[in-house]
Amino acid sequence: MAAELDKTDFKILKLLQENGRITNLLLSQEIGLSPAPTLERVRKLEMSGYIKSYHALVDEEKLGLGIKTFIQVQLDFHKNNTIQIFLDEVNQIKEVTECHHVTGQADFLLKVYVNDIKSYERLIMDKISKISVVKTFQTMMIMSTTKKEPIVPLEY
Amino acid sequence: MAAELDKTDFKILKLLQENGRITNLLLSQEIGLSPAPTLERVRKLEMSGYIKSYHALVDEEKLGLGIKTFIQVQLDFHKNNTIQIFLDEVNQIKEVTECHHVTGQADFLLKVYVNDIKSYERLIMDKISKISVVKTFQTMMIMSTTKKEPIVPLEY
DNA sequence: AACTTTTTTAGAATAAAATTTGGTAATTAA
DNA sequence: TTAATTACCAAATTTTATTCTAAAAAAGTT
Repeated sequence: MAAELDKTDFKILKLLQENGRITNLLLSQEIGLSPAPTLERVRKLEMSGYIKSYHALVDEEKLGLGIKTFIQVQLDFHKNNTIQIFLDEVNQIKEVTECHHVTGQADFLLKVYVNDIKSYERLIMDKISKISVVKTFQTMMIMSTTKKEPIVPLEY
Repeated sequence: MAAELDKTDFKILKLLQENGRITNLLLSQEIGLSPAPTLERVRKLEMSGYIKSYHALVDEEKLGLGIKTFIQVQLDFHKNNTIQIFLDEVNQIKEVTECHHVTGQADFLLKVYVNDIKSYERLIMDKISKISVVKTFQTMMIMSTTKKEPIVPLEY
């Protein structure tokens, strides 16, 4: 397998990011190849891990997930496996959809989806603040999201 | 069009979030219906906007996007259309893949992808800090991401 | 409770797309 | 230059999506 991707591969990645359900036929026409080698390239991109997976994007608000927040978490590093303890706990909370280890005042940035304020309170009271290594946390409620590209900016 | 979704619809949403390229045949087997009504339900979910779109998820690191950050931005509200000015500028920056209007000390939280530190510096110097209404900003570099569900937590 | 209307479904037929196959041109390595 | 590898296309085959029809189920009405 060639290590490098060529322009055609980048085009494929761009198109599949934009429309994950484009047919192989259409895709082949867009990139200027016939269906067979197009499919072969897509399979290679999947096998080699450049394409990790495919997902439907749903409308969260329509589904009643009214509250979206980011939570900045600061940890208490008394124990030497503080981070692992935190991650083990956080990974079990289904409302937490993202968990990033970051630089700056906070140690972690979490993204959280809940139905309403009551659910948010329960999440904070019963789950986040119960994690032993959590020192402090600050909530950023998302009032609106004006940009959310499901697409990563690629060259070419 | 019925306003409410039933259990079968939620199952479909869950499965399509997990695998956006599942065939209609497989999907129908998973939810226990025949292909025809399954497809009809999927189309309804698409038409009514519960499903917004489909996307391939790519491996950012393999593609050379080595730097991912969140930037907290505080605005200077001297003008009365401060927010609109900010949004207009930010929407033109392709490295900014997310833009959230949030509560707390910061006004906006941005997610940014760049190739390397040099690119990051250019982004900051030439773009972010050039926006007239930006008062201050703070960077959180993402060192690692331990959880990133492309899936929204649904009931049922 | 019987009837009507509406909705949902399965199954068959058709259309479209994916996938495989075989062979050829182009590129790379020896 | 030759051999080997790779990438490609065109056509055949298989699989899947889609449409259509009619039956069943559910909901509402008299």
